[in-house]
Amino acid sequence: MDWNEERTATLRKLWLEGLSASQVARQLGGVSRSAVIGKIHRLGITARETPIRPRTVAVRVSRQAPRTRAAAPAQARPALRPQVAVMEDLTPTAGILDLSMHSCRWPIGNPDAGDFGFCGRETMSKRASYCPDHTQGAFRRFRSPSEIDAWTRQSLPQERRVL
DNA sequence: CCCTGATTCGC
DNA sequence: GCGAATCAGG
Repeated sequence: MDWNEERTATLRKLWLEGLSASQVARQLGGVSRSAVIGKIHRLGITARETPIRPRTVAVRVSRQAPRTRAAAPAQARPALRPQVAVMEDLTPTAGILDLSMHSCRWPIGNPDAGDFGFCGRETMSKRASYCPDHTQGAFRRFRSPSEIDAWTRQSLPQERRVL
């Protein structure tokens, strides 16, 4: 796989649109995330107008004395949020009648709130239940709702994010 | 463990 | 120029 003009243009476009290096690599196919990062550096387009998140500057701060913290009352356990609430931060693109044989069936929204639907994006194969992004989360073990929340917010391309 | 971009360096 | 390996983070 070489960086011909077409692939380079696609890379430039997707990267400047704000997709992450791994998302660009998946989109292009045949290249790794490292290859994409290497290329964007050589092209000198490393900075984007709409970064996924603000530049974080790595500042090594010497370790301070460990914070001592009074033990929290054992009873103060926050209730876990139900998963339907956790997944509300994306807009569904498909209702149940819109689903085709290769639509992502990842549920989005809350049935009781009337905004329930499905991701609806293309699956890779006809029989797959989810699009590539949601496949990653569907078969992963999550330890807590906040983990699902974090994954939901960062795993999908920016333009579909509502928050 | 999932992920992010940055850097290095043998090819 | 290329990108795997590594680093340094979230």
